[in-house]
Amino acid sequence: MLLGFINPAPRFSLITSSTRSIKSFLPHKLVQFFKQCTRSHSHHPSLLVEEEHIISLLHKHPTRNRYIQIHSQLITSGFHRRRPLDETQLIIWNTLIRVYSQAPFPEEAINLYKLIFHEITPSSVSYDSFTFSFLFKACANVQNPIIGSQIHAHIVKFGFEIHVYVQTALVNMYLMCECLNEGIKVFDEMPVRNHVTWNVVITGLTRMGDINLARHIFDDMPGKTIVSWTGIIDGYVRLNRHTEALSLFRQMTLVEGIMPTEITVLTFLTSVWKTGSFDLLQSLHAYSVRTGFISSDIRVTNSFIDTYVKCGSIDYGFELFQEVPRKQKNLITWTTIISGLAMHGKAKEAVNHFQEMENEGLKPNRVTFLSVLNACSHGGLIEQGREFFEKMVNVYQIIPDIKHYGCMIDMFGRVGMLEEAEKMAMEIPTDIINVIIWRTLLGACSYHGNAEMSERAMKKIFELERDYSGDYVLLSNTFSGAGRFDDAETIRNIMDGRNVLKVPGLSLSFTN
DNA sequence: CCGGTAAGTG
Repeated sequence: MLLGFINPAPRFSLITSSTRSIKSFLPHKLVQFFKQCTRSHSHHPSLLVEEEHIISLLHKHPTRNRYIQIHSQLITSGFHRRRPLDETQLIIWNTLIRVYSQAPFPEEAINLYKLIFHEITPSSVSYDSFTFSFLFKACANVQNPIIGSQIHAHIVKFGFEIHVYVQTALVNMYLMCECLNEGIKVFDEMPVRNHVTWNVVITGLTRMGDINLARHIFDDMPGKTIVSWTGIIDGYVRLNRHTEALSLFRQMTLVEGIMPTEITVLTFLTSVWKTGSFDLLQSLHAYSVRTGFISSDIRVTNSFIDTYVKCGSIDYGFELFQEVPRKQKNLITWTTIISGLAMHGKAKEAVNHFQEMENEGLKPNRVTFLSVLNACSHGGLIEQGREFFEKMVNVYQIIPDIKHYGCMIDMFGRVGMLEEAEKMAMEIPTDIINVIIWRTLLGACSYHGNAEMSERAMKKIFELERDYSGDYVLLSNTFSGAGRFDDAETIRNIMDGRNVLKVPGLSLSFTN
């Protein structure tokens, strides 16, 4: 049976049960349409006009709620039972399927497909290539290749298997569901391909980490587009193969004369900073100003600010930050600069920018708080750090995660406020506590020579992770530093007894 | 009056 294992119950009863309140949201003309629709059981000429109106509404009001409202009205008015389907109705259903196929509930598209189409015999007007393209998108988004392969069977049955758009969507679906063999098989057997088909394969393979096959197909591809180049460059970036990403980028721009888009820039900036290519950063920046990427896409601007900071130039980053008009700065813009200032030791300025951001009416989230707490920690701004932490919890009702705690403990620990640090560590819920916390405290104890607390921290570390050798060494050193050579000796013996290898160069700093 | 592809901005 067709899609038999999908929950067969129409899921819209919840929505239609509050039909009255939904109606009040609907545009006047749409309400009119539904009145006519429910009154007439036959096809009234004016209905067609109104159906076209629905289509225009589907375009004008692209919010998800709007679609759900329209959907529930269609169901309550019996629209889905009208047979045979004509082209206008099909467009309406396809539009709904397209909208549902995107996040956050793509399975709704499949439910709708089942509800509307499953009783229709192939001889009547029913599906078209659009329907199946959207459905494959939905399967890709729910990561369900089982349903996908069932619908694959449907396109064979209903004669869409050699439609380029449908097949491309099918290949994409298989690759996005990590069904490599199925995806490649369909691709190999396609009688007609276009550039999108190739791009789907290249990006699908890079997403799966198969850069060699992706590169092979990329090299074979006729008429590479910017999407192809971006896809393959992204593949290398994901695998941290930045030199190769750089060389492909150069080849693309210098040899092929293909210019990057916003997406290429966003992807590629990672490689720019990992390779420290400051010249390239500056020319990309100039290019992005010239093309308008910087002024039109805040994500690009944010990424440039961040890249400048990570390449060591807080000055350029800050300059760019200031060039962004107030109204365009979003939470990430602010978080980026706060974190950048913190990284460059400008704690006071980071704190000031946090406050400025609040004055702008933006609501900080956990990342913003982490950045500002980090600034306080590095800058020794204990009281402000404490205030921020409390504000986060009490005013913004953000539950601290392990990184926030770690930051606070680091902050207290650095200046020798070990009791405060330990107290905070003890308050961390057991389900999120990790060994890094106690190591941070242990590092602080070691630095400030508190042997008793070291013991307690060690005990916690023993509980959480018995074989981490660095802790033994630190504890041993701490005991030695405190004159407790016997204890230090004991620790060394424990280490020997456990065959613990001392791994040099492990940082105790808070990184994760 | 509907289609298929690229994304680490903190």
